[in-house]
Amino acid sequence: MSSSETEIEAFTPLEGDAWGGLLGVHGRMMRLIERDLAERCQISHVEFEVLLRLSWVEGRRMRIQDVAAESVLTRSGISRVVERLERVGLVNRESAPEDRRGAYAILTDAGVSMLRTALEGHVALVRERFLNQFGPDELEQMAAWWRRVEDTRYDPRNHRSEPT
Amino acid sequence: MSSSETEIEAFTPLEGDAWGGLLGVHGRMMRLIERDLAERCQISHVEFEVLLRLSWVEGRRMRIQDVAAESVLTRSGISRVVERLERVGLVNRESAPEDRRGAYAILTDAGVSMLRTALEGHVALVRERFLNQFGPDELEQMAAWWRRVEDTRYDPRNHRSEPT
DNA sequence: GCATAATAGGTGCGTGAGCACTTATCTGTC
DNA sequence: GACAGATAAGTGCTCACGCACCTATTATGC
Repeated sequence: MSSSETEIEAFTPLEGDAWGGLLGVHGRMMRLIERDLAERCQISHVEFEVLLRLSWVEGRRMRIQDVAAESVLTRSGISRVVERLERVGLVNRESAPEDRRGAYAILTDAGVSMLRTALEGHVALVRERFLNQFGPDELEQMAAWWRRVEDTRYDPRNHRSEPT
Repeated sequence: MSSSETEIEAFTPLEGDAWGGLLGVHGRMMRLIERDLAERCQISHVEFEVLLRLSWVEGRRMRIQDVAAESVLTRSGISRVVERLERVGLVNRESAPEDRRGAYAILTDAGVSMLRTALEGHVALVRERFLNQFGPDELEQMAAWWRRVEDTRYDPRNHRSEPT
């Protein structure tokens, strides 16, 4: 019997269901969302997210770096996303007067109305396939869990040394 | 005041925290995981996942289409992933005798040992940054939630028609 | 004030993945 | 048994994105 028959260390079944389940749900939801946004609005999820974040802030304008910091993409990626959005007229770029290295991405009126259309179906989709499966107390519980994970920055004390 | 100043429909704060939190946690975890696997094993997360799934089944072999069905990638994508894994000797491809259109991806011994190395650090990472934030009962609760979402296939009854 | 370092944004290149299509094979109908 | 249609895998093309690097500007040390 070759060494390849040896058991491989892995997650416990419980861990696998919790972690693997998150990966699975995220993957399926993203497929649905990407397809929906592409069909209805010809935009990708990251593009949608940039529009959304711009809509949240005063003046509907953000420094490129701030957009990148809040996004899953790198600055390079965001630079191209903003370029694509500018090309179809959903955002404008404007050089920052207080720091001439920088630039703002600014949501246009066309961007706002596109975002409104996108959000309508998007919110319905996410509710139907995800949020509506949970009650308000469960959603609160879930949000609290994510905050707990988010607050976990690297801490050596989380490393348990092998007992001697 | 232009129409762009109108309020935009969106998730409730509670929904935003639950859904946005999931996206955020997934994004941060994936960044950590991709970096870790790339540094320690020079493989991507999807490659790792294919190796892992192969290790779970009898004979450590799967039809390409079955790998694709369980993965987040399309058949086309999986075809290339298997090709890359074959090129570095972690899997073999073998034509299926019972259906000569098909092919098996088979985990090699080198693949098993690579997977063992990859898993060691990977499990530690996911535990430290995610799983360890939850107790066993909480993990069970989370797994049940994912099952609930998974069981939700498209059902017209979930569509609430606008009240007239 | 000037030289050096740091930073914001953008770009060339390489890679990974989806879509549409091709090829080989299997299945079903007559 | 032959032929139409379905299916498994793979491929050409295109595009999105990260990395490393570039340029312009700002901050810092002396």
